[in-house]
Amino acid sequence: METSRIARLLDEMGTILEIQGENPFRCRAYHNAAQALGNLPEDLSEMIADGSLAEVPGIGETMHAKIVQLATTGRLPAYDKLRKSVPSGILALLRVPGLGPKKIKALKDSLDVDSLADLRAAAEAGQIARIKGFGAKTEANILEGISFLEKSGGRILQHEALALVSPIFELVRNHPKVKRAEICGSLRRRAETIGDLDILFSADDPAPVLKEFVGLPQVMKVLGHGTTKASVMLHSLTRPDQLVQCDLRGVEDRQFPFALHYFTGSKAHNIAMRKRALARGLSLNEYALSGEAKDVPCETEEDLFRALGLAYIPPELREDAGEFAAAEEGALPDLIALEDLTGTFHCHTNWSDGEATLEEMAEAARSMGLSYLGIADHSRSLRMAGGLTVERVRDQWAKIDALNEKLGPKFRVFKGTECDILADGSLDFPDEVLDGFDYVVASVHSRFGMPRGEMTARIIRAVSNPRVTMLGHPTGRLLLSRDSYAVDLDAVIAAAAEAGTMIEINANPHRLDIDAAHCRRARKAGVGIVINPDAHSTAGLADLAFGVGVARRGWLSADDVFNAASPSAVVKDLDRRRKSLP
DNA sequence: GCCGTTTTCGGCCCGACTGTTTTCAGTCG
Repeated sequence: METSRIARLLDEMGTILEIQGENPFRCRAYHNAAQALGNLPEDLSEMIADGSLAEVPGIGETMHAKIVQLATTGRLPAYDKLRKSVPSGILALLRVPGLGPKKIKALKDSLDVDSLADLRAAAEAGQIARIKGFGAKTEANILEGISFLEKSGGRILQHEALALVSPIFELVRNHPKVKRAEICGSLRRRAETIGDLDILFSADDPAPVLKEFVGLPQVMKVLGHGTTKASVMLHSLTRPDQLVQCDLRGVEDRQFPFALHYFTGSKAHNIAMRKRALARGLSLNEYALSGEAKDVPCETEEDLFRALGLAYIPPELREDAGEFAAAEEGALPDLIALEDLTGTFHCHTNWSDGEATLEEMAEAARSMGLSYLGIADHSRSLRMAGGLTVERVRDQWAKIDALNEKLGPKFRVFKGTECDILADGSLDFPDEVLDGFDYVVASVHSRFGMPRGEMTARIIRAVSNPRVTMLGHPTGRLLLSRDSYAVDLDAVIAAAAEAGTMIEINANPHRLDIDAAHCRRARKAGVGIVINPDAHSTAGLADLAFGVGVARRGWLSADDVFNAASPSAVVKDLDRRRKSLP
């Protein structure tokens, strides 16, 4: 059994034990072991073979035995027994915001609630408010939480979609009969969340490729299987109760550009394209651009756009949100690419809640070809995340100075902080401490429930503070799991423009905050954008790619992004900001 | 269940916030 699946299984065991009221530390041991498996330095089977798995922190004797058993036999009786001990619908209840293991246990014990449907019925009947420890407010929150789940239901995040589709895509692309292949759909457009997975390929005879596809081990269910298309369900990698649809379509190679465009979408963009073709006496479908007499030949998508009088429209812009007018006038932006980034900011280390050392983070950034890295561990109020005291901040500065000395002139580590924005909009460090940083990310981590007016005033006060370089994850949302806090983001953007404070695109695939639409607005308002990974490990730096996706969907070119400027320009700008402080 | 050792037990990240209570449990990060 593959490592990620073992990790998921152990995690699930921990969760079930929580619901059963087990010793919380025993539950955590399962979650920790799952986490440890997700961050193994080497291949699991190798680590089992050479005994190094037993040395991994968080994996003791018992976990080691369970992991080995799962890895070698694919089964674990203890898991099967646990799984049988709770109704299958009960794990889904954990996704309701505000419901944890204890409340779920109480609901199960007193009302026999073991599914979302039961929960809703009980809440609507007013039964929940009568349980000891619950009340009217909790009942209302549960109903609200369920409706949020339904909005976000069935979709998955980009990184998970990629993890699911990539191995399948590689198999298809490298298949000897396949000529061209591409991932299509919302993933190609780099949408925030992904509904299903689409792979397109061309071949003289698609049937054998489709046959192999439906026989893949990760396929849980075959929905349909014909000669040009097959649909299957795959297990989500993170939610055992969720299935993800994956479609594979095969066309003849001459049809490929049309099919590629068609299956990439969006729907609104496709409708506009077809209208455009009709206006030119042509007709467009997924197989061809046809005239009355004959088809218009196209080798690539570029040809297709050209045939309709358009510059090539990158997939990220295909939303029928102004891209046609711009493509017609040759006014499409030269979109930023990952390679344009010269460095990045807002990265955590093991000084607060990150996993890697300062040096490991710097080394990882350097090996990605970046020229600088901004450290930003948490500030003192965020004790739960290991927020740094003033004393530790000064210690870290000394370590960063020494590290810069060691790394030499070609790479620079910036001293920064992810400084909490306190409830009144003031910052979590006094000015004399803030003055010692090269830059300051200001973020909200508390009092999410504030009324919109207060929250907006709070954040505006922070972005208007001359010591704040950039605003971190401006809305606090977690995709598919937590809504943004109530805030007037346009007012914040206006205030940031006024103060010359930058706004971050938080590239963590759970956040993507700010979103593409506000990116466009921020750019229009003249606000500098900075793409930050909010990395808590060296691997987290790779999330920058998702941030670039947001920037591209937000019509940004390299010129609009602070950390796509030359390293010397970045240093100069940070110096200028510090020297102009009152 | 893990881990370190004051070496086979006893602590395990921990404080703010919310909604429920009337002093605190549960959730979140």
